[in-house]
Amino acid sequence: MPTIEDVAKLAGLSPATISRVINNHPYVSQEKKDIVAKAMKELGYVPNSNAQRLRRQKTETIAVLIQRIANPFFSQLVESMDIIADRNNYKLLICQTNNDKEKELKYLNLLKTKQIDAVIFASIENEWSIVEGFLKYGPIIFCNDFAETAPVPIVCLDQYKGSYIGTKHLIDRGYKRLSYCGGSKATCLSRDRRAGFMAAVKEAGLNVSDQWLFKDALTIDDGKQILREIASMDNRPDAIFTGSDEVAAGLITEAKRHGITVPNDLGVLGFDDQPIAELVEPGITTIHQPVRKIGIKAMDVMIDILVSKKKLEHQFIQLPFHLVVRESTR
Amino acid sequence: MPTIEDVAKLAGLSPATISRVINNHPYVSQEKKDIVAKAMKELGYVPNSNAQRLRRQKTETIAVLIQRIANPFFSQLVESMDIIADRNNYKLLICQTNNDKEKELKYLNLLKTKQIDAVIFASIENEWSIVEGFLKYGPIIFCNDFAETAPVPIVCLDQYKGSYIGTKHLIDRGYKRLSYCGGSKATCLSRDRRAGFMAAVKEAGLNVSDQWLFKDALTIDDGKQILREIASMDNRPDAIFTGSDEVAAGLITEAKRHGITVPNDLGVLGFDDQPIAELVEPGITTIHQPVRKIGIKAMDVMIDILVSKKKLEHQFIQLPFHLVVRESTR
DNA sequence: TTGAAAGCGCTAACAA
DNA sequence: TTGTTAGCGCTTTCAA
Repeated sequence: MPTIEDVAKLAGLSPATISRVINNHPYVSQEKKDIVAKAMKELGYVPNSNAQRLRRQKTETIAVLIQRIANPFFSQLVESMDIIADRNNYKLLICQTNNDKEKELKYLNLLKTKQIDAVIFASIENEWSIVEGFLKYGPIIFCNDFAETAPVPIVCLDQYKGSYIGTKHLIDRGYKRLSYCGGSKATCLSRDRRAGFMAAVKEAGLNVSDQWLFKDALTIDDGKQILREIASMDNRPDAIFTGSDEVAAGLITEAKRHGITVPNDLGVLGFDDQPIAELVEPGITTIHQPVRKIGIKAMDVMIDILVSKKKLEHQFIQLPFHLVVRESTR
Repeated sequence: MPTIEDVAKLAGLSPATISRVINNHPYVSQEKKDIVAKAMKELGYVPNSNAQRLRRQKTETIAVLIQRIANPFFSQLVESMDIIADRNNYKLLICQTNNDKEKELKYLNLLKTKQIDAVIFASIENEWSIVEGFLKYGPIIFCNDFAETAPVPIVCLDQYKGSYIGTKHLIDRGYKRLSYCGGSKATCLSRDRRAGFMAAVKEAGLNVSDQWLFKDALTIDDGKQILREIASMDNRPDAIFTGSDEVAAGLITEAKRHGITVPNDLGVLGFDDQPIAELVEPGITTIHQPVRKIGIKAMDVMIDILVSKKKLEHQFIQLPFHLVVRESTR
């Protein structure tokens, strides 16, 4: 592998001048530029990134922390982020935490070891008090889920309003015995979403049996499982608010096997508006999240921080979202 | 940020000894080990990866080239690879080429610039003759799609057999007017898959109208579009072989709108066996690909190459797959 | 506009 | 078992 020194020798110039050409510094004569370009080409020279990184103390790499890449929400989010990052010559390091606090810390450590310049949390496992300490090694922002007290930019949706609107829809359609599936973690996202549901329920003067509150529902299989539980109840809910279209799809599929008719016996509300929502039958009434927009916005914010070196400050950027009515609710 | 030198000073030892402790070298007394550990902890020291990489000429990072992470096939593949990589202390750099030759080359260049140690192609855009030149910068293997003549390990499925089995199934169920959707690229995967289809068709003495051959079908929307084309034909096929469950799902959904009954008016065969296959109605008869197994196997092969520094050689590792019969075929 | 030289933080050959 | 030292390949200050 040729080094900058080899190029310098071949060009009859100093390494410094070669470096200037590589980095587009001003004050290099066109003549030398040409000579250098020729020499680089002849040798097939490419700068060694690790040497550059060591010297510059920058990696041009941003880590994105997510739960699982196979979750369509995250894969779409990451895809949109990648487009913006790439356009600005940043690379994305996709970090799957799998709901594991240790793994999250391991990834955060990349900031310390200078393997990444910054971190975007799209899901978070540890308490902010633990994450906080990493702020001195590089910028951190949130996107989607977040830690409320963090003094950093947060790009998200108004989960409270979202689930309020969805729940209100169920109530308006005459459902009275509402069930709720949420995540397991005590994150802001889960909390707000649940609060929105509860607010709408309370406002309508409805009662929610504890039996109808489900936790840890994320996948298609979780949805199926929940339906089986519902089927075995004496006191069944007549509608269910889920945290994702996958769960809703699982519920709908399994409902058919149990002779439960959606939307009449059971109204089902999804979340996300994934492609799957319009493929199952009945189509899933769901709360549309502008996934890609969140990804793009978050990456824009991060690039801006990195480029303009501006200080982090607490800031809430909330994007709008809306209800998509299909056939899984009356 | 403390450096190895700071630790050395605090511990009253040389940087070399600190380095030995970091890297678990033999011939360090337990006593010194303890002193060093204490000093590192006190300073909150972490080795600078870029310095290590520059010195060692290794990054412990493997690039995986895929089309799009939002494609469930690829996101599952990547997820399974990541588990194995992580277990061996390798990081994965996910590179979305978006079917763009230039982007692929850009990512390959990371090999030259020492930002990655190796490359796994899960989809390929450029000719092997172009990629070949990068072999001298690090190991390259294929997984899923591949370049046949490449003298490197290839982990894949027998696409020919797969589509043959699927097509045979359609024929056995009495379908006689078969349509085919394939990818657009002239890759080995596309070619073999098509050849398997053609072989089964020919064997059965059936005729395939050119009108029934579709290209570039990848997404749900592509499936819908194709169904619309079929609906407008005078001479309709009675079954269709698709390249993915997404396309199949699009076809099925759109068929309902056009009063075409699946599986009676039109048999639909998917590919992959994604979760979606059992959620749509009718469920999709499909060719199951052991995605995760491919990912795990490919990563095992790569890690082995990297660890044992063995030379690359042409080797075909084919994994089995099978037909899953649901309701989209008679 | 160019060059000399120091040093980013680490590892490993060699010496002790 | 430990230390000294020479780089890995690059950028940047300072001087010319």
